[in-house]
Amino acid sequence: MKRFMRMPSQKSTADIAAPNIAAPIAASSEGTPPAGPKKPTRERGRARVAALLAAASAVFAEKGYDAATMTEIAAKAGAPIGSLYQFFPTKAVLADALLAQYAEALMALLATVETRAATLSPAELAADLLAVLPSLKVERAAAFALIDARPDMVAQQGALRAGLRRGIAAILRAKSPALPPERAAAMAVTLLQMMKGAAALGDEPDLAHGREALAGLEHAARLFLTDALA
Amino acid sequence: MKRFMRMPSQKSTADIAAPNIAAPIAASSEGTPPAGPKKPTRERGRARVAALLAAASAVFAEKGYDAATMTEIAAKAGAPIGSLYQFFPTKAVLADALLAQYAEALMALLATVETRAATLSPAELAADLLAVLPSLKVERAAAFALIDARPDMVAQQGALRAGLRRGIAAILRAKSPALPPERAAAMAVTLLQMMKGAAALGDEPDLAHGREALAGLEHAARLFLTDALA
Amino acid sequence: MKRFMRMPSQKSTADIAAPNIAAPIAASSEGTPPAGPKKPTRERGRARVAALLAAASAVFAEKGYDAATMTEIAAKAGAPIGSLYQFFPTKAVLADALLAQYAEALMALLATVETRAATLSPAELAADLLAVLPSLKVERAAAFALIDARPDMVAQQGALRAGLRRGIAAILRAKSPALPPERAAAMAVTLLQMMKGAAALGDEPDLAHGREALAGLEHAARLFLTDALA
Amino acid sequence: MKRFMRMPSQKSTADIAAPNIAAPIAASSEGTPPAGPKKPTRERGRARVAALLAAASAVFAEKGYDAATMTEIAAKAGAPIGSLYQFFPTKAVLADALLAQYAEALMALLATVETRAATLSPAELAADLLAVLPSLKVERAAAFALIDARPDMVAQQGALRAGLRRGIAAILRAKSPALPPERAAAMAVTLLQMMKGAAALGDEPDLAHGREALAGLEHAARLFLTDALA
DNA sequence: GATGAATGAGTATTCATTCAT
DNA sequence: CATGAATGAATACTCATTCAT
Repeated sequence: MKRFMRMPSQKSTADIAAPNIAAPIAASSEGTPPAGPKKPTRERGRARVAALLAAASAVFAEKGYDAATMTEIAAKAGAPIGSLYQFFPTKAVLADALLAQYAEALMALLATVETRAATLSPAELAADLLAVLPSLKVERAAAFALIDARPDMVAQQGALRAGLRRGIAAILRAKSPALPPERAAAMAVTLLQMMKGAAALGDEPDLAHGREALAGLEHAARLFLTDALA
Repeated sequence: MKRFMRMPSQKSTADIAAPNIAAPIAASSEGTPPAGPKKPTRERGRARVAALLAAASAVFAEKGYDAATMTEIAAKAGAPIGSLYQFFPTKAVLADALLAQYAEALMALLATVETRAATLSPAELAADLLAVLPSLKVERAAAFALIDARPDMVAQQGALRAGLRRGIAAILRAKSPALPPERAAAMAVTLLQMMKGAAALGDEPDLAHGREALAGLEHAARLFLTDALA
Repeated sequence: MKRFMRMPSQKSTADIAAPNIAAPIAASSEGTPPAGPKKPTRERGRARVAALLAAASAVFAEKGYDAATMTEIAAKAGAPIGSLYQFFPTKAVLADALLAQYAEALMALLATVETRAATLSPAELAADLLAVLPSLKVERAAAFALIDARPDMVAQQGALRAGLRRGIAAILRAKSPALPPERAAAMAVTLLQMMKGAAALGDEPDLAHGREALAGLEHAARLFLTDALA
Repeated sequence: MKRFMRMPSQKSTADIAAPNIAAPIAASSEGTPPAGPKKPTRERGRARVAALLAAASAVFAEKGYDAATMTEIAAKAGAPIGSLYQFFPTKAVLADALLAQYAEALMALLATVETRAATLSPAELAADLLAVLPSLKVERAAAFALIDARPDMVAQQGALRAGLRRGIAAILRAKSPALPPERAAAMAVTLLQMMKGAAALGDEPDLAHGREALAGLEHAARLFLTDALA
């Protein structure tokens, strides 16, 4: 439920640079007011930010965006609430930072797949791709919690997806340089959905036919890749 | 004063009845007190309940479970807040009812596919299946918002998924009676993920290569089905 | 906590006549609006009113004035809520009626003591008086719940006490006709407090030295009476 | 979001310390979550807590537990509602604190009587005892309002009474060391009732024969004490 | 700066009372 | 008349955010 907004004093925008692939995952949400997290000046600050983000990730994943309280997050990070607000002037900013961090991590994973792409068989490529999302379990849970609870975050979500698609398309072209960019883009969209399916399966560890189902998904992906890259 | 434990005879809002699939998608939630939604007695009530559910669906879909306020839902339905509480003694109960309604609708759709299954080609079956989830756009959005925001709703979510899987498996066996139940179950899990992917694509209407991607997904599903049912 | 008052439509005032001693226990509370209970026309109505009052007594005694709900009271009496409002247009009126009923019962008890007074020894009189209040356990609990929870009921409470004092004084003069009225009145006030003490002890059945304490109270009352009536 | 279980070290607000009587009037109430009132850290807080308790006492006394609203209490104390909740996480906790404070004050008063007991005549002792309760008028009114309106507070009430009885018994033994403990305990129960009677009389200042009645009660108490301690 | 106490708008839920059926 | 569904003001409690220390 929306809470009173004490009109945060309009800080700067996101600064957490993304390494290299890292698409320019858009910045914030609501209009303009609260912006990006303040970059920690020293080593100590950097560690604290990491702890805060980790705590936030865990709490958001466990309770969802709304039910998570800034106080609990700070407590879990062993940091005073004032400190949390020092780096993340708003709950929304914190959520944004988390999403950005998640995006970065994903892009990094895709980047490694990209470098290997040329040497992989379609089957191996399918397996590698489907393994990307499930590898960041908690972060993904947190990211999903954020995405689903914050309507104003759809932009963020879109940026994230766009980045992923670009990354996947890049991989496809690395594997088959001849593939028309348009075609690669379309295939990336399809594959991303299958990757999400794999991740979803990974979230249900004790699912009846989970393992076979995952194999089935990989099988479908392989068939799809083989058929398309042929 | 504590509310009376109404012990509703819980006949499930379900009446649309799904042929033979219709899993009894559990209802539950917390302890005991606020149980199921009160069934409207008079005609006027029935209409009001429908309006309330529709409003709730829209608001949950738009803002998410937590951010949605009972007041807004009631207002959107043109009903006084007391009226909303007359039928849904708790926000959680309202959410449950919505989920149950969604589950019902889905099962009904799957049931119709099941009756036609035997006469469909693998390609047609793939297309029909992938068309199920996207058809209930708003309801699905609301359902997902609920599922992701309420930790105590995981059970609900599980029941819903289980029902869907059962329905899909039934369809597969209707199509290929020789298919081993275990195999059908595993395939259902895989297919459900692809169906969710199709739904996700449907939610992004202005997506760059959305159409091709959907075709790609259908293609993959067809390959998968053909290969497996062969 | 105060609730919205839908401005009850100004009915008539109390009618439940008090037999004979029954002091004119003042009528209602707040200004003037809701007044007395409607006298039941027929036998059926009389029974229903009795059931409602009994239910109200039990519920008020158990939960206190505020926590008791009109709905629960009606339910406990097996009567529809509308029926409850037929006889008691307001929760306050219901409370008033209960208090009046309690007063009546007490006055009746005192009246019987009065008729015997002349033939009793001081010790017997002490015992009889101290036995009055404890005899109406549930009713007293309800009455106290009402008195303590409704500031606007202080008047009612005062009237009740005044009636009791008058009754006790009458008893004293019946026993010792020579006793100056003023003296009897003052003694009545003292004795009433001791009677309340006895009732309080009766409410703590498993109190350590309850029996001895009650005996002590009777002893004190006897000493007091003997000393004063000498 | 659920409040943290603050597990306060519950040192009891008590500091006024009663000589040797001071019963540890338990605190309790429901399950666990909202435990004791948070002890103010800074000087400012200490003053605010005092103001809040005073306001609560006044409001509870005037309207009773249920009718009193947290908002009104905070307003009367000139404090924002959030501040009230900072120290008393629950209305029940606030009530408990008030009761504990009242118990403390009473025990302190009894303690002073105890130290003088040996030097007092029965008549003086009777007068001193009957003067204890009437001296804390508002606090007592509040305490009674709480006791009578909260079913879950019966325990609290019991503890309070037990403490008082112990205190009175201690006084009796201080006066007459030869008195058997059991006898003292029983007498304490009797005397407590008479003390309550005196307090009740004190609450009706303009009562017709109040003064004589109080004298009568003291007389009865004196007779009782003389007779028993002889 | 760092800290954590203070602030108050916002939310779910209740229930006395009415009045259409 | 009798009934019980409908109504909406009122209340306890939460928590993002600020700012005095």
